[in-house]
Amino acid sequence: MSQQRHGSTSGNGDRAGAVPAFPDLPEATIARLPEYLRALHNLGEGGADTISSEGLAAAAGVNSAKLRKDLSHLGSYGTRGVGYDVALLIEQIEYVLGLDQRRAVGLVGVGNLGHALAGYDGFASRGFKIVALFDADPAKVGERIHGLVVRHIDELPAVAAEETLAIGVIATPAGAAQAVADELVAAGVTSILNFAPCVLSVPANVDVRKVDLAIELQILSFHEHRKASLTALPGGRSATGAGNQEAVGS
Amino acid sequence: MSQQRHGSTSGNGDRAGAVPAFPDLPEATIARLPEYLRALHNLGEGGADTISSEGLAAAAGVNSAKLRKDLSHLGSYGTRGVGYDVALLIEQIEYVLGLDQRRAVGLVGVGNLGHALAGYDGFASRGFKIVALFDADPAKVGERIHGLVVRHIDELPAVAAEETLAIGVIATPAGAAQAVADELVAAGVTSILNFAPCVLSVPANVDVRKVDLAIELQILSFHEHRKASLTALPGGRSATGAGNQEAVGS
DNA sequence: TAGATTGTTAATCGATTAACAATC
DNA sequence: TAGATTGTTAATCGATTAACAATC
Repeated sequence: MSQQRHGSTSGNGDRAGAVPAFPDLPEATIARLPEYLRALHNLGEGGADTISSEGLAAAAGVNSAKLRKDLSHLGSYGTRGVGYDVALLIEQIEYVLGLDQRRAVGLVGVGNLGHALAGYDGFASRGFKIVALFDADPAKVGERIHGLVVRHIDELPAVAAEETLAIGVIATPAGAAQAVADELVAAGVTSILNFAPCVLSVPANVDVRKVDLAIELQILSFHEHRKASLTALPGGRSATGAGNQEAVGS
Repeated sequence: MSQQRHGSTSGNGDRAGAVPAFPDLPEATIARLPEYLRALHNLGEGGADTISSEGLAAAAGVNSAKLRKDLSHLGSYGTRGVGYDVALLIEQIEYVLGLDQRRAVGLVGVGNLGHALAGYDGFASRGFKIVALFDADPAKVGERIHGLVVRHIDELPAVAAEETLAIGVIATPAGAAQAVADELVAAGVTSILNFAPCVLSVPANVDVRKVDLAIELQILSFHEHRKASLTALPGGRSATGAGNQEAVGS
């Protein structure tokens, strides 16, 4: 185990003058950084040069203590009595998230959902570029979607060889997802975003995130059910329960 | 504060014989129940009558201790030495999630993503029915999508009056999302699934869940960046880091 | 200097996990 | 009964939060 961090209390900056050692961030913090980044971009476009933790926290929908704690993990980029420099903080967060380099995305499955994802503006505008579309259905291969020609899934190794895919997105039916994941892994992809409603099994060095739209609805359904059962109770409380806004992926 | 729960150690079943008091589940548990449910349906279709915590946990991608802990919050539906009755457990989880009643969903914004969501099979197959589509664009109003006619957003109150909407889905651009949320709330909707990349402000009794596709990619990007920086380090560790599969919304 | 706001501390809270007594 | 597996306990871990000293 090289690179053991010794008891330096300052977050990073060990190797004086060099690029700081890559910070080891809590998972919950990582999941919130993109939200801060979005808020900062909005504030920047609104003309703000500087923002307090209170102001940024409000824009990102968290409390200011949490925001300061999160940012403290990145190092110290604020000025006491003043706040954070918007441009500098954007730069820092983008660096940590690895957004200073454009990341190539391969999307597998151009059915209903995959088709929409292929054309989703939010990807391109935030540093990602879908560079290849794949499908197993011969009827779909060759089709042109949002400027890209759909290729057969068997061509994945060839495509991956010429263009390094940073992220693979799986938008196939559940039954096909594991096989696709295996092929992505074989092609060297180490990050997967899975929209298929199933658990994927992958090697330990591969990161998988899952988005399951029906699960989100079911979680909301639980809260609906709970709220209904509370108001139906004899002497039931009025709806004062914590209606919280939960970001997915925290 | 009526309905204060006194120190009864058994999870529920206070009011003997009656419907059990609605269980107060940890948020992390709630987010996993739909995953267990999906795994149970798969197992049931595979012919299993009974499943051990070890088996169900594997199918759901969690460890068995967590699974048993989660299920213990629902009450005691397993049999020691045997396992869980698949059908009974499905019934219990569906009851808790409120899936024994079909929930009507209203979808606002039938652009690229909204269009795909309107046709998403996974909703109907898991107890949800999209009953109305809305858009602000007059060019889209009247269009027929997957069997539903798109109505103008101004008709939302009228539609909500005749058909109780349990959940509102926002698939508009970020700039329109807050106004749509306000209208949903005014129409009596208390659960919102937000696909727009922005923070919504809603009353305390309204639950909001957010799905931000770009944020998921950015989280993966962080891990890509981290993995790259580790292997680039002098004497860098090989990729043994925890490549974990994180469910969104936990 | 006085006022403002960060970065850090320490307390608290909730979630995870391993171990095992209860019990089928 | 012996073997299997649940439900619960208690220890541990990570995340949240309020408060405040540091400092611009």
